[in-house]
Amino acid sequence: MSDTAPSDAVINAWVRLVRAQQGVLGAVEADLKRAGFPPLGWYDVLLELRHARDEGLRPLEIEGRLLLAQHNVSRLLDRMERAGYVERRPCVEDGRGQIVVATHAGHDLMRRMWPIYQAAIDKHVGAKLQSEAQAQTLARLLGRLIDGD
Amino acid sequence: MSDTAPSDAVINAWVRLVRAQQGVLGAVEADLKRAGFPPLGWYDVLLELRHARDEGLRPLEIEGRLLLAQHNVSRLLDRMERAGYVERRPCVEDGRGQIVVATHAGHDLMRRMWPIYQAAIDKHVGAKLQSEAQAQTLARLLGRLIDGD
DNA sequence: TTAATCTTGATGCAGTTGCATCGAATGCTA
DNA sequence: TAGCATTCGATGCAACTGCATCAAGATTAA
Repeated sequence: MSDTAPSDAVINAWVRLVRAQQGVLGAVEADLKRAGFPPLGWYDVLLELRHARDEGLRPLEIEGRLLLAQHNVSRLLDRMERAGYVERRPCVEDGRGQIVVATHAGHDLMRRMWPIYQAAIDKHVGAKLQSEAQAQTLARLLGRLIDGD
Repeated sequence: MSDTAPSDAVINAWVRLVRAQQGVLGAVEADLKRAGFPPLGWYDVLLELRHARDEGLRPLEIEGRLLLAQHNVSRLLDRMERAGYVERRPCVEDGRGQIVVATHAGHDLMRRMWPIYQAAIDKHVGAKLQSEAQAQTLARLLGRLIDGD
């Protein structure tokens, strides 16, 4: 909470962070859409659900892991359920809540998306870095920006 | 356009790029909103207009510099014009086009936003990096992701 | 137990974005 | 110069997001 003015390097990092993400994410999403797949957010949800295995996840947990607003999770699940990729089950421990699990079609979608997704990451991130070391350094520095607030 | 699978480091850089930007941008936007200011996009437009000085900019140029879709620029300018921050003038060289210039209120808004914006960048980016060198390295690596394709 | 409070998830409404299309003006080709 | 294709910016419509609010269930305290 300092009143310190950020240095030029910091401002530059900020500007490029926004631009780089905007460009790369846009390009990856475009590749997925071009291949006829739903947005990346759907993949993210399915991936979290796969990590949870059979137990499924509460919407609240999805919210926390993907940093989404509550009402957005609710509606994202609506769409995914309508498309047949997830299923909402009543939660026995908490009558207010529910358990979300991926359907077979959901797992299948994830499996079919991955090759395209993977290729897009390689094309729009991997190919633009010059070495493994650069990727590691970038990941490490970005990691510093993520936690703590 | 290789079929190479991205390395773990590349995938990690990708994931963190998305998360870091999401978190940092959200935090900066929240700081601005809390202070009663419009979204960052408005500042971006005004900043581009200031660089253009008196000549103003064509919507097409704004589109290119900010990587926005044409229809989004059109509507963003609608809102900013309605709020009195920009003005659209007919373009003498091209009857289809127009020239966008910032009004006095627009310049003033930018001036008033900068202290808050600056503090937010420092708080959410600068304070999380450990040195000037880290900021420079991060900016350089992010720069690699921006151009060329 | 009962009442007050908090948590979980859904929903109405307004604002914003994406997509397709349109009208107007320009530039190109003949 | 006439006709056709292209470019510039606007707009109708559907989808998505943010915000406020709500209902139902859980938790706490008297």
